Amino acid sequence: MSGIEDVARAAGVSKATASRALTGHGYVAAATRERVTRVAHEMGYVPSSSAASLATGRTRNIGVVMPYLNRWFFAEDLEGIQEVLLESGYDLTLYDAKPGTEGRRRVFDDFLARKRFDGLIAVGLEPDHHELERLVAIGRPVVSVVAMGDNAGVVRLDDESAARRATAHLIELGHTKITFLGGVSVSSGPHVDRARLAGYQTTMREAGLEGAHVRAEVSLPGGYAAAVDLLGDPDRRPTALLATCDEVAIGAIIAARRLGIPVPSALSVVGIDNHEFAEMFSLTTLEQSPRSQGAQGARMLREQLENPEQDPADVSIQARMIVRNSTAPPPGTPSVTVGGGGTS
Amino acid sequence: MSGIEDVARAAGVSKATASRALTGHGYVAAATRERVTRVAHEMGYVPSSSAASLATGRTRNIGVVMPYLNRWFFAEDLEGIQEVLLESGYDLTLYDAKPGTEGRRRVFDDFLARKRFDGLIAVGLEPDHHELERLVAIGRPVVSVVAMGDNAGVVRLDDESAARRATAHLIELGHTKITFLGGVSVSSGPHVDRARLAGYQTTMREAGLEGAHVRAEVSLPGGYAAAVDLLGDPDRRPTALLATCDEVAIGAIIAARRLGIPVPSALSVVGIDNHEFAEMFSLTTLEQSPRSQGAQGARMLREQLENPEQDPADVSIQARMIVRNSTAPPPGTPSVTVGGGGTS
DNA sequence: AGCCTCTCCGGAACCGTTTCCATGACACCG
DNA sequence: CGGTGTCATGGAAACGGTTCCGGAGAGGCT
Repeated sequence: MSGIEDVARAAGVSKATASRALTGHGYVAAATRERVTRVAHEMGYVPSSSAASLATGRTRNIGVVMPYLNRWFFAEDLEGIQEVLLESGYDLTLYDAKPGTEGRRRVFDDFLARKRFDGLIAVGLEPDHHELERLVAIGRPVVSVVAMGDNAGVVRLDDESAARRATAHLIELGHTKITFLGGVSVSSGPHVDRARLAGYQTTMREAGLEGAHVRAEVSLPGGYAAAVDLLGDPDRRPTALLATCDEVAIGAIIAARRLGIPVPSALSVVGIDNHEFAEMFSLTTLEQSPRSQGAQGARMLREQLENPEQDPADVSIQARMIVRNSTAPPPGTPSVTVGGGGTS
Repeated sequence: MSGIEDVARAAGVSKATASRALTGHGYVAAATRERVTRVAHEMGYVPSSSAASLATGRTRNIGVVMPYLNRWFFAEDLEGIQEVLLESGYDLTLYDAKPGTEGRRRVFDDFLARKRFDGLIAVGLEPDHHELERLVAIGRPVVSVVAMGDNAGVVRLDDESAARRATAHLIELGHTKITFLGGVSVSSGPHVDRARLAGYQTTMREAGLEGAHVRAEVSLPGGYAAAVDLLGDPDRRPTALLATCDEVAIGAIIAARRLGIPVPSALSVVGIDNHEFAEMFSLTTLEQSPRSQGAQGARMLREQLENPEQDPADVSIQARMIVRNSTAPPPGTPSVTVGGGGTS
């Protein structure tokens, strides 16, 4: 209710000084600053953010666009972002942009155009040409986490390298029949899955092995369904699975148990993510921390808002491999047991 | 860049008529309205929302406060909310308020006080006295989804009744050793778990049975850990488990499989939620749809914003029971097999 | 002493809308 | 034909801050 004018009057100063005292910009005598802030606090004064935005052109709000909210990766990412924004005093407004929906179109064409934010964080967005155009038309800094492959600042996992290392791990154990589970193809579908599939394929090729690829919806039930299908057929059944992410990998482990196939003695499984369930299933995996990626992205954006001249470098993250007990040499391998638990 | 004044000039009208034409309030000749909107569109005019908010006092933005983002229930809820807000043209700003954190304090004391929204949706918030005070001090409509037990509009599952029905289902099958998994106690911890535990306990008491309660962290790994503990001890092992939610129930099923205890022949498990994994584990459960609860809450708030006088009634939802294949008569029961699959 | 610089402060313009109020045109009715 | 009501429009005052600019006082320096 009470505006800055009331505060000014109560403190016996002008609106101008009151504003300076409260924002901390410009010269104000220490004594009057103290008095003004005290009075403001006593009156329970809260500045109107719309008025401040109108005057300054800044909103102290940042937008986050993501295609999913209910997947582990995105939820974690969002929490990471939220955390650093909270401590910086920024509000967070969320835009849901599920691929192929009318809602997504509206987000790009209507909502984002309103520019109710100082900057934008795009998580795993994969915008098409039109969408990218809208994004730059906004004229606000954009930081992208995970994928976008273009001009904006990016922080993401090196997906291809992660997949290569996971594949190499299985090959070193002696596996030759290794199937990749998830994604669509190297040329379509989300970039993440494409990169991982590509990493797998080149590593297999380099080792002189033939790769096999089974599509799966990228979710735990999706991995389960695909694995039931694959493992149920003795002809196609491999000795090892590389999954595009831990959710799919865990679905596969559950399917294997269901079918009475012991993991890891008869089937090795490795994932990518280090999902919160990974430990519970003793899943060997390559760790990435979406939470800290999100936080990193938010910090980059904050940085960019504070000194707008410099353009920041991309950050590429190398995954750490965590060997648990879902991988072992293929059945029929002599002696040499390979470690359970532990980290490398 | 271009303000409404530019549009007005280009269309040959005054700022006032331009505003009326664009907002649709007040009298404007059809011809000029058409001309103004066309010109505005050609110029790519986008109104400044801070200016509009300042003038009208409305933000076309609603706030959502929740304690977790990365749990199935909350993520689904958020998507439901997002969906209806999107179609109503409202922005959504998200406030993360994890219990017991400094961040939560700041959300209540600083962020919410800025009133950058027309209304608030609180999901599973369980505010303490101070927090509740802040909430009403905002002076904006608040709709609460799940739990708050007070003056604000509420839509939620009847948790106690759901737990009673789940317990009754197990008793009807012939179980007598039934353990409740999850939550803290009837008098502390989240209200949801307390209500469910209470429903379980009274139903057991009415049937003349002795209840048992094992604490578990409310998550899939939490359920797993607690169940490994409980089921590993033959003396304490019950013939049936009622879990406070599906995540815990599924954790328990996984634990049982791990320990070689067949479900449902040696152990029945029932949950509450109908989580996205429930079908995959053939889990008997009581369905609730957080997504539609969220949507419902958002619609209630929208309603309340449009005609502020009426205070809306609470909505209490009865859970639908879905019988799958995780429940059966206890071991040693004669004949009479009870159905797998199907819905009632 | 005179001048310059540094602080401190108030008046007023400005940010970009919406909306109140006054004015006019026009039609309709008695 | 004058009055009354409805429709259309423009001028100007909000909304609540921030910031430019100019004035005044206090030292510091030459």
